[in-house]
Amino acid sequence: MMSQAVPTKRSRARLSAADWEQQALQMIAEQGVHALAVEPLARRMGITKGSFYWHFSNREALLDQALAGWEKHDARNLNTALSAIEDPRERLISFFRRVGRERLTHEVFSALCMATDHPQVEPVLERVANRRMKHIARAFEELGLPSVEAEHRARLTYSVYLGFLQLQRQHQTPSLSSQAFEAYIEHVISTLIPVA
Amino acid sequence: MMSQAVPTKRSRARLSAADWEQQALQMIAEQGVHALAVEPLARRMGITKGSFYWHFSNREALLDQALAGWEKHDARNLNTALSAIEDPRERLISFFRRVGRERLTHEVFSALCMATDHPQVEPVLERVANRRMKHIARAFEELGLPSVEAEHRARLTYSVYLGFLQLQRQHQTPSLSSQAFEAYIEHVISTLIPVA
DNA sequence: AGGCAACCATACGGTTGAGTATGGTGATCA
DNA sequence: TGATCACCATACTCAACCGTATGGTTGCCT
Repeated sequence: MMSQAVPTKRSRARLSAADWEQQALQMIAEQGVHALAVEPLARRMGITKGSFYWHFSNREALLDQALAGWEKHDARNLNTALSAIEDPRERLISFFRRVGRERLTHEVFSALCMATDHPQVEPVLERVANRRMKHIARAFEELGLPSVEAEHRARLTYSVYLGFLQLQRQHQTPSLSSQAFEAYIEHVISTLIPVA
Repeated sequence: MMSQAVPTKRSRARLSAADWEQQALQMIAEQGVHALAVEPLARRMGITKGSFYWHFSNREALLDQALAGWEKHDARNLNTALSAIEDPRERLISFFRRVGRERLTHEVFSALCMATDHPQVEPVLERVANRRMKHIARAFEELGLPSVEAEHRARLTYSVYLGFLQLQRQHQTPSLSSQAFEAYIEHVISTLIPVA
């Protein structure tokens, strides 16, 4: 299980657990959590499910690993990309503009939001939301808002983000990198971010 | 089909198409759109699916009727409850406070938001969102915002609402009618609604 | 060379739900 | 009274998917 063995000169492409995880995230991004089924996944990878059950004990274990991998990636993103920006105002602006880049990660998140009722998904979303809101709240504090206000504004800001994703799923958002999108973003920034 | 016949003195409680629709919405509210299956629904109503297929041609038809009924109810709500308030500021505030009342209708909407990928659900959500945002935009115009600004602010406001629902699904929102909730609502109002 | 472990296929059983076919039952009305 | 319509039950077929059992193949290691 979980073979980390480096393939030396394999003739046939054998799959590692990491490959399964990657494909699983791909399927989640494309068709949602409920579509992550063992047999379709195996078909997609060109093998049968007999092999799947060698790598994982069941579907639940696969989903757990995929979710854990995604969450780790997301947390790392938060601590590198965003903490790198020193100006809190720029940091918040970059938070909004990040929609669109990091496509796969983002699409996975959007898919997870549509599966909050799933017992394995819910705790992940909870942790992620708390991490993100904490970061946002800190930025608002650095901008001079008192602690309680900053927390409220962070929740509000994160809600805007979540709502934007929802509208995006409904194809009701101006296409990213269009002029209308830029105008909207400007409005959001000027409304939510206090001038220094 | 679609019998509207008034039961005169039936000994056995026979079901009308409206009953099916009501129970369907109940199931959607409780367990989501995907859980609206024919056999579980029939079990819930104490009969077998043999009867279901007398009232409806298939599952799709049931979902269509339930969605249409819900959408109609929602549109009526918008035109009565909200248009009744003349002060645009109070109208917007009431928009936020309405979360929590109209429980079933609200829970159905939340469930629908988790099924945007469904081809029958998506157009409904699109129409509902447009109707609502139009109302909100009008209120902002009445408050003095120029047309384009009002539309942006309406989109922003509706996003906040959608995001709030998402957080509610994740059990990450202070319980309605608590003190923390009131404080948050106050913050949202003072941030989004311009002072007259 | 032979043996073990990693990886994969085949085949099976069980569950859930969609949709169909067909027959049963009660109320109503000619 | 008996025919008929409205409503419901029984009993299937079909498909998708989960999970298990079991045996086959490949490659590395001694």
